[in-house]
Amino acid sequence: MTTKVTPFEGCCGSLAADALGEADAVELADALKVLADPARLRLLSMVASSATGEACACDLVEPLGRSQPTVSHHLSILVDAGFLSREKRGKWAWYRAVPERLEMLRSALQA
Amino acid sequence: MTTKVTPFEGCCGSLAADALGEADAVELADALKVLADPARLRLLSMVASSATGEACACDLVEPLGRSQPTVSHHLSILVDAGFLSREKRGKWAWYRAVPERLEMLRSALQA
DNA sequence: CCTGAACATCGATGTGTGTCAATGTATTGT
DNA sequence: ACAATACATTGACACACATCGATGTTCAGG
Repeated sequence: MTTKVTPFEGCCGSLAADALGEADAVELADALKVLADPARLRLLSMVASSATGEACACDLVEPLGRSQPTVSHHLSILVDAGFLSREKRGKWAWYRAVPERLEMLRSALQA
Repeated sequence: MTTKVTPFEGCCGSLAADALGEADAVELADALKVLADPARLRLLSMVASSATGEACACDLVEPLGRSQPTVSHHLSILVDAGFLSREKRGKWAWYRAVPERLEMLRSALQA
């Protein structure tokens, strides 16, 4: 039985509680790497701050100021990391934020 | 040499409140990049979890499993970004965590 | 002084990644 | 069927960065 839920402990001061092992550190670092990019931060922010709770990729390209392939690339990374969910409707791709994922990260950064 | 310390708004849901501008996104991303590395996460964790609240660099090299120059390099990055403070005592360098800095980051990641 | 220790800096290197143009794929409309 | 749109994938490239060995710098002891 592989416990595939909860990538890292979802509760209580991980950083200062005990010294992180290399494996846990790599895991946390990988999650942080996903957000450590201006384009992805803005995309996540745009989706999360949208009034309807979702956003179409077609409405994200121009305000981000980057090419369509680049936007698609970053959105895929955010989806793969669990920060966004994607739903294909017709020829459009709609994205929603996954707040629990962000909360997981925040709790892992607790001092 | 070009490393600049970064103050961003210390309060209230930045990510979902409004769409991040490019400048704010770069600033936040730069802070996240500092933590998005296993070696730096472990160093910060070791210092933060130390019983005395501080740690000597000489005690961090071996448990991290990386060379002395590499450890020194990462510690400098953490200090420059404000996550650690350094105090030179004799020939030793002592590091303390700066919890407020981590809290700033966590609040910026609020959904 | 001189030596050894602790730490920082330098130079080099391999790897990772953000970006775009070009192309591919799926879906809608005529 | 054909054309156009929305999005994903590929290939290529420039740049950033984590790492180490070698070297420089500062400090304590003898």
